[in-house]
Amino acid sequence: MENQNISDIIESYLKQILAESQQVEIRRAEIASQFNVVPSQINYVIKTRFTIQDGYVVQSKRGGGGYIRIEKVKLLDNLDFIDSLVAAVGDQISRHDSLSVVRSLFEAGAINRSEANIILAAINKDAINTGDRQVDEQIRAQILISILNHLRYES
Amino acid sequence: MENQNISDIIESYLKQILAESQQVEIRRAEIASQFNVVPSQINYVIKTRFTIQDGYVVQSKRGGGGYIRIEKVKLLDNLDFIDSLVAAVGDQISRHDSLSVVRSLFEAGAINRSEANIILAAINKDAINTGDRQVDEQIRAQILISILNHLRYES
DNA sequence: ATAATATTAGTCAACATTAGTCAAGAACAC
DNA sequence: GTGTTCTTGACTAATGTTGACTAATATTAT
Repeated sequence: MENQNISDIIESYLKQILAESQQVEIRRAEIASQFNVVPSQINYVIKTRFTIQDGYVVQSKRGGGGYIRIEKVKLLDNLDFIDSLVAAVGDQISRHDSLSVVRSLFEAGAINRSEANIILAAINKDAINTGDRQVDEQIRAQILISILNHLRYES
Repeated sequence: MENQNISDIIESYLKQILAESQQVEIRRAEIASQFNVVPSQINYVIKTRFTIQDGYVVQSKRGGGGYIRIEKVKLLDNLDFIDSLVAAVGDQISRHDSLSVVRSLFEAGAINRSEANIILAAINKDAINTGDRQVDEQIRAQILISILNHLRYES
């Protein structure tokens, strides 16, 4: 309690609002000024304390009228399962192995058949083909992880 | 909630009319004056928020009695709907424009909400981020086209 | 008819206003 | 001392706003 750094204090401030509201929308510069820190510190706080694993989804817009919006989402009860698939995907994944991941999701009931087919269309050879096999495997991994993270919560 | 920019406000105004009417016809200078902006801002709003990917067709006429007419088009009436989206995607596509494509698919009934969200997860910034923007836009285009082709034969 | 003028909308580039990234250094925990 | 976390700011990117200039069309004068 005593030795809270400024990031912790900003985190508490935002979570206090989120305790009463489903979401909070801020202007980055305004909050930074309010707590007397540089604007990019707000990004740091969000990146380290409002992740999808914590149950938050963050959206933002630049330019005039820009904002950062943090939304509290309802996490599903398949988190351990998703974690294990994220670990299995890793930094890169072959096409063959990625099929297993999609099949696991389908068999677990996390996605239905047509959702599975869309994911397969997104990661097949037509979709990802840079000419460098390793790059392709990295991109495929990132896409799968992004989708897996999406499947963590109710939307 | 708080600080909407004027472009968003003008967009809302026009879409409110379009919610009750198939089309809206305006005089550029009149709307600009009504919202206290320069006339060219109306062009900006239309160019960024009423594209064909969004499901709108815009016609205009200059000179005396000139107008800008925005018409909401029913995409499903067009049998070449998927073809037109494939053409709109092209060799590369920005994240912003790709959102419009997915929204069009949803509004046309080609995909449901959870399918749309999966596609968005597959093409967002976390998923596709090689460090080279042009490469990212090319990959995003290939993924979208792969999905569009899948949807073509699915339905 | 034709030319001149008036009345609209379109384009484009400069500038303004936001947020994001990244890497260096400081502070902290062990 | 070493490794992690926090803090900072320079640089980048996305989006919005403005106005000078251009283009198209209609109206009026000859």
